[in-house]
Amino acid sequence: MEHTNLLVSTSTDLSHWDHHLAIKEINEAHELTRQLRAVLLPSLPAGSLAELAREILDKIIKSCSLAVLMLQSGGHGHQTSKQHGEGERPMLDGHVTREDGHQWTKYGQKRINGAKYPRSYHRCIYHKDQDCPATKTVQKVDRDADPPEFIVVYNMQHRCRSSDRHIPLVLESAEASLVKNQSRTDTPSDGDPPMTHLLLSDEILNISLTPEQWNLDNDLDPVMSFFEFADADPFYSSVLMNLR
DNA sequence: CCTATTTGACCTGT
DNA sequence: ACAGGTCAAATAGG
Repeated sequence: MEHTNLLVSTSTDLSHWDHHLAIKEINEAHELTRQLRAVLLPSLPAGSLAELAREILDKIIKSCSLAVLMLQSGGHGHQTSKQHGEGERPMLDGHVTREDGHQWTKYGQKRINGAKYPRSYHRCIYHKDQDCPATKTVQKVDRDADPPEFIVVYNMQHRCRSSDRHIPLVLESAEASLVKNQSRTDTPSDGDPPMTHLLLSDEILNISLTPEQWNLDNDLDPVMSFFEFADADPFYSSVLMNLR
């Protein structure tokens, strides 16, 4: 899967509000393109025309995806590596950790025992506002893969209503390797819904949600959608089965 | 200023 | 005592 080198122009100087609007608009374009793709392709007779249409539509969708990534990188991207060696370096220039449809703020970072790279702790930006308990940790995997791989652990379900949440916009089909995948459900504590731990790489999260697989009618959290899709998919469901 | 990140200190469970 | 998760003061950057 490509890792994009993003050149973010700081001269455009969009305000926060502009970012939100722009992202919304692009997501709208993405969604419409996706719908067009779903309507158009089956109605075309198989052949080079259908192939061409598919290519063009996929390119449009991919451009939307990149544009959103760029906007988001430009929006909060300013990480310089300090001491402490190789931290994750999520934003500008180089490797970009993929978006998962939510906005997070980082509140900590820890060096983990045997691990080469630190683990960073993030919570939903609506933690205060809507006291949304969702949390995730991100950790680069030890063995350096070329497109670097991260393990993302999602800890609590979102309870927030984020208006401009966007679904992951990744189109590439699934050659990327499964790093590690694990899930379990905890018994609920003090009235919270059962808590789901999902351990998967960013790569997998995105792959699981290709437009074809995304169910238009569900407005579930992307992570939950992953489960829906995974349950129906022979490969992923067998992986999940072993872990349940 | 304001907001987000960094980073050592602090907390908690094993 | 230790590992790992969180807090919060200092810092960075717009």
